Amino acid sequence: MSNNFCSVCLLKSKAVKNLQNSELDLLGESCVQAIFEPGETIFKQGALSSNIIYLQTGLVKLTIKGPHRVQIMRLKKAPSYLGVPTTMGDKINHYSAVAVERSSACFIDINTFKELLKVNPAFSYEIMLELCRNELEQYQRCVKLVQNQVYGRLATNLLIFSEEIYNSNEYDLPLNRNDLADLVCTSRETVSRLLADLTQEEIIEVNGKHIRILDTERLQTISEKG
Amino acid sequence: MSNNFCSVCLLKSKAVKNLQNSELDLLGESCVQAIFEPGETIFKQGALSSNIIYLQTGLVKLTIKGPHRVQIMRLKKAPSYLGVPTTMGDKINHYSAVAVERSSACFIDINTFKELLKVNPAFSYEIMLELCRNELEQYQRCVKLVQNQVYGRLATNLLIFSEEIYNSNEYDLPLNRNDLADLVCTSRETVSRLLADLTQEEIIEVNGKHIRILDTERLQTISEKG
DNA sequence: TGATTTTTGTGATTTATATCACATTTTTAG
DNA sequence: CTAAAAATGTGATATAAATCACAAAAATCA
Repeated sequence: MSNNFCSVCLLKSKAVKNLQNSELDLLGESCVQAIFEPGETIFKQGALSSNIIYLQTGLVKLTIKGPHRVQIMRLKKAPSYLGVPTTMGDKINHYSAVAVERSSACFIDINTFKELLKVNPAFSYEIMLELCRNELEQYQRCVKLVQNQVYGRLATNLLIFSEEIYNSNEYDLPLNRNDLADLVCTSRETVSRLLADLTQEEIIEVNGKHIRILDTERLQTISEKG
Repeated sequence: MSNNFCSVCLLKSKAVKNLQNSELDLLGESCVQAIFEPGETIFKQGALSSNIIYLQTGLVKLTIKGPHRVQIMRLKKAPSYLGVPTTMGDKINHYSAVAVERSSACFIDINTFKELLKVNPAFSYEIMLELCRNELEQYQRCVKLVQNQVYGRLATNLLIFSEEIYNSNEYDLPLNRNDLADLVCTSRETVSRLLADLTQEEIIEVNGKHIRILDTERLQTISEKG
């Protein structure tokens, strides 16, 4: 499952597109690709990390153990880098990454990664931009989480699936009600009840894991107002 | 209030210590220093930003408008960079920075900053590390905010003042009860009540804005358990 | 110094949502 | 195909904390 051909990879990140051929060869030498099935852990909170992960395809959840329960901090869709803050920092994963859909990921040795940051400012700049985007998104997400009530948070996440992940107003949820509750930061029972409410209001249609959004506008209002 | 002498500045950031003399001169040319009194805004959410801010001394709050109220995302103590994610990204501030104590800040032109990132990998690396630290801290903060109840969150913040900001178990709060509520994400009334509770339990002593922590251990337990 | 504004404290009431308990449905495994 | 396990739905109850209302204290100002 090793892959020494980053130069011919069709799923290069925006950052990697800035690399020279010699740099791509360097990357290829210390880059291993792996496939993860839904539910499989890519890396685990508390474990040591010496790799940066480039998620080529798929969808993962980033989970973090809170004082009372596990929380899904966010979903990350490919293409994206995972574990940069951890691996550049104190090397101990501060959160876990678990595949939610079948995913393909490249493990890049941290020393190679650092070398590339050093020799190629354009590469480095792109990585930095991704970190910046993450920080701002995280602030937004946190404020909504704290200030909106559950109804609004659920609406927000249903919209994220529709607009950011599946680009369709109809999709199959890749999570069960328990995971959905962890994502929305509430209880499984409340998710059930509120999905029923949204159905009753004819804002969505639910059939097991299949969701169809009937009234995007009203869902957006709920998402914003709380 | 201009300052062209970054080379002789005694409050250089860890990142800036990596700069060569010529690079320091470049920095000095596009760097302006300013003093902010408590309550004064350093930059404002929604406004355009073309500067990176290096907080030399002082303490600021980063606030963000939520769907229902203003939230204090975090306090930032000098030395620290502010506005990197914003200014590197879409240029519109996603949050405001307001001085909480008398603060001194250097405004660095974004183009100069980018130039330095490009020519000096060690500088760039330090900035990247700060972004990484921010991201991890932010995850932690968010989880606690969502999962702990108010009592625990208040305890956490009282400990942050003691351990991270003032390095003393006795200090004057730089915020009024309203701001403290915004920081803890609750209402002013609840802050009052819970401070009274902590006093009654002889865990802290409160005298207006003056706080003395009597039982750090118990406060820590409350901070962790909820 | 006294008057006005701001900040803070505290009781009463309301409410969103967690928790508990159990029934029903769906999925998995033998 | 049947049995066991897991996931889901729904009612009843409990509770943390918001909100409202107002009094008291502190800070600011003229």
